[in-house]
Amino acid sequence: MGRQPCCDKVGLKKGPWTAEEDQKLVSFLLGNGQCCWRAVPKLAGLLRCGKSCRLRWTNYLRPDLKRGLLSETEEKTVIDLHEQLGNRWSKIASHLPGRTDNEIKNHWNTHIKKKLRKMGIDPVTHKPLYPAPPLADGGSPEQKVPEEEEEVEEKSSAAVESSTSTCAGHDVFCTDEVPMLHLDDIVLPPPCDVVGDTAGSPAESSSTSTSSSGGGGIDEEWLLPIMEWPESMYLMGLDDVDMVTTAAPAMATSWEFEDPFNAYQRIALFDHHHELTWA
DNA sequence: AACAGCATCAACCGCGTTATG
DNA sequence: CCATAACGCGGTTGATGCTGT
Repeated sequence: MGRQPCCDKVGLKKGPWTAEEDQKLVSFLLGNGQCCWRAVPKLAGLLRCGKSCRLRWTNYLRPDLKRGLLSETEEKTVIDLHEQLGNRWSKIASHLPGRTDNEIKNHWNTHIKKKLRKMGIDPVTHKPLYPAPPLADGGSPEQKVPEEEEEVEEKSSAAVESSTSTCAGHDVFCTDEVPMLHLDDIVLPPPCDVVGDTAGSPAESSSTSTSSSGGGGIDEEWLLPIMEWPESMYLMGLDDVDMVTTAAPAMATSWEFEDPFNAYQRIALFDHHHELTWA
């Protein structure tokens, strides 16, 4: 007996979320915490299935999420963890505070995979795609990768290089900086751990960044309010309903944007307001 | 300016796992 | 122990935006 797809129920909405739906879901979850997802849509007044609500919240609306491209460090961490864990995206995500499994999975499929292939590395096995040619024909023992291999950005090759030979003259990132955990001790690191270096440079845009670059620019400014959301707020349970309901109207006022994506701006605004109100 | 092809990512689908009666 | 329900995860899809011609 197969299970019925949860969203096939008549009247349930599918597809992109509207700002109004986001608002309802956030208000409800901030006010009541995460209980059983099955009940959430009903209680929050949404015509969605619980699964859809959970996904929307975990991948998009959670106040502790970071947005924007993965930093070089994060990318490197993902590569290393992927080598150890395979496609266990949620496990990988648990090492990168503020990042979701979906986000990492997408980033892997769209960016990292290509990068690795370009560098002649099999993204599945993390081993060289092209076996080293025999020394007999006079070629160099190092692996030779055709054509575009040359144009691989130095930073990328350095990043991957460092996964096998730690810290090979690369001052942007060194595996020593991100201690690898074993499967046995998968524990969420303190939120500030990786967050700090993410405020640096987005992976692809400012490729010239070094460890000393202060150039978060717009991204940094934009992310800051979100990253500073007190963890207690996110973890808030039913005990804190009063606090939330006090602030809820403030949040509601910041929902007036048209673009549904601006939920983040809304949350940032809410956060800002919340700091002012609750300080 | 218009079109086509490509890249990105939010959201969905379905399966495995866990919880509950 | 079994059946069922709910949750969580990973793979995939499709809408949208971007880039090149």
